[in-house]
This record gives sequence, C-alpha cells and structure tokens, in this order.
Amino acid sequence: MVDETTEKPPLILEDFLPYRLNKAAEAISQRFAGLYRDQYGLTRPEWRTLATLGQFGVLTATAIGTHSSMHKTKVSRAVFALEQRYWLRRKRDEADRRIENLELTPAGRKVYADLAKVAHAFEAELLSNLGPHGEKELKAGLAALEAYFR
Amino acid sequence: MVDETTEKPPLILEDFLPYRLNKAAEAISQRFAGLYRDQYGLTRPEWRTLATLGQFGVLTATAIGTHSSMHKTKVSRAVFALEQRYWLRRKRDEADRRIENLELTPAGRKVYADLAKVAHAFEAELLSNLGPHGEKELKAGLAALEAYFR
DNA sequence: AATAGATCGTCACAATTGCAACTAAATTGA
DNA sequence: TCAATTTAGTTGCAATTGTGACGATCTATT
Repeated sequence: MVDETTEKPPLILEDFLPYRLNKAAEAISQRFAGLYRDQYGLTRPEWRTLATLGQFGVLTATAIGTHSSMHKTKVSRAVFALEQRYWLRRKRDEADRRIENLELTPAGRKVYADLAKVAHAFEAELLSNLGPHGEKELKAGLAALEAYFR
Repeated sequence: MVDETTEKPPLILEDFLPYRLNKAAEAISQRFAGLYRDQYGLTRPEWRTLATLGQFGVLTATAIGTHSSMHKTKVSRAVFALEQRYWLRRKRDEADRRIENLELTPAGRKVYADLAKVAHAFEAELLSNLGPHGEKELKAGLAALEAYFR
C-alpha cells in the first residue's frame, strides 16, 4: 500500500554532497572576497593571481592558471589589471622569448603581505567557530577529497 | 640573522581553507555537471532549478532562487528554458496573480527521477573513494560549517 | 637547415551573468 | 479609498567569462 502523502523526494539537496560543498565554498568565498574587494578593489581572479605570485615568487601566466585552475584569458586579464596598478611586472625570458616571468613589485608585495594577514585572520576566525572537532574533521575530510582527486 | 633562501611565503594557498574548499567544490561540481550536460543538455542553473522543483514539488521562482542561492534572473532564464522543453509548467496563482506556481511536468519528473539516480550513484562512488573515515569526517566538517553559517 | 607541430600570451567575438529599470499586482496606511 | 510602497517576474544593457583564431617563438623530425 502506497502512502502518497509521505512519499520521499528522490533527492534531498541538503544532503547531497556536491550541493553542500558548493554552498559552503561559495558562502566562504564571498565573505572573504568582500575583504579584498573593500580594502583593495581586487576581483577574484586578481586576488588569486596576486596570491599565487606572492606564494611562488616568479611564475609564468600559464603556471598561474594551472595552479589556480583559471582559464588563461582570465589570468591574462588579471595580470594586465595588476600591472596597471604597478603591483606586478613582467620580464621577458631571455632563453624562451614566448614566456613572461611575472613577479610582484614591492608595492604588490606589500598588498599581498597585508592580505595574507587578513586571510589568516579570516581563517582563524572561521576555525574558531567550528570548534576543535569541526576543524579537525573538516581538514581531514578535505584531505580525503584532495587525495581522491589527485 | 635572516636566511633569505628559506623564507616562508606569508600564505600557503594549499593550506588555506577557502581555497581548498573552493577547489574541491569546483572539481566535484564540474564532474557532476558533465553527467547532466551530456545526458540531458542541462546547464548548471537549469539542473539546480529542476532539482529544487523535483524535491519540493511546487514552488515560485523566487523560492527557487532563495533556496538554491541563484539570482532571480538566472532562475527566470532557467525556468524559461525548462518550460521550452516541456519539463516544467507555470500556473498563475489565483489568490496572488503576481505569483507563478512552478511544477515539473511528467516528462520533467522523469528526467529528474533519472538524474536523481545518477546523483546518488555519483555520490556513492565519491564516498566509497573517501573510505568510511573520510566520509564521516567530511560530513561532520561540512555540518560544522553549515551550523556556523546558519 | 627547413618544415611541421607545439606552446605562450593576446585579441575579437560569442555566450553567460548581473544590475537596474520596468510592468503588473498586492499591501499599507493616511 | 486611493496614493505610496512593496513584491514577483521579465527585459535591456553592461560587465564578465569562455572560445577560437592569431602572431610569435620554440622544439622535433628529417
């Protein structure tokens, strides 16, 4: 005997992992984006470019794209924007003249250093709200996911 | 004495939670999107609209947007696209004639039912690769995050 | 050494998205 | 009661993003 009134929907989005992951990631990203947008007028691709260069020092545009999974035109435009503000400079590679070696300027490094602090503070605030258990579990869960994708 | 050669970068993206979360979410979403795109030619907003309606039965466009955090124009266009395929129909609300009550057609429910199965299989596959520990931790970590945002 | 193919970054163009204005309808409140 | 405000959904336009083609350069094969 079928009870129409209590029939369960085939898929509960709130329980579906891709949905949950996406929503959480989007919520966090937006909050953090508010910080670098308000303080430095950076877009997401620009922040990612800045952060990647800040971490690795000297990189090509292609390498930035690979590392941060951004399309090469996105990187190209972000690089242009950062260059306009003198936060980044290009140096043509003498050995391979197709390549541009990108590097933050002192001004760019300053912005990066400041935003790195903001990022750490943001993360600390977030983690403190998850409690030690939540933090451990989230990190372990993410690590498992990353291992799977790798 | 400062050792320039071993100086640590201010921020390691691979350890930064928003970055990790985003990358994982994006990787998963893209894989899953490949399925509904290949099998039914659905875009992401269309799939979300279909899934939300499938789960809740009858909703307004605004409610869909609220629930799935999509901009109302995105919803509007997704609804239009689904309507074109006769997977969804609108019924003006007699009590409040601004409102459209949206509902999947039998054809739409069929697509939804099939994709719900695909979704469950996808999730099961994913979870099986995380192992029981990874699964538990990921779910608990996400729950902690969700509790924080709520 | 010369040709073919690959790679780097950019640009023009197309598709997608978001913002703001709009129509239509309901609600509020003087 | 009826003007002012709010709400639902759509549309035009602008900004953002992705696609494909391109010039320049390098590498591989012969």
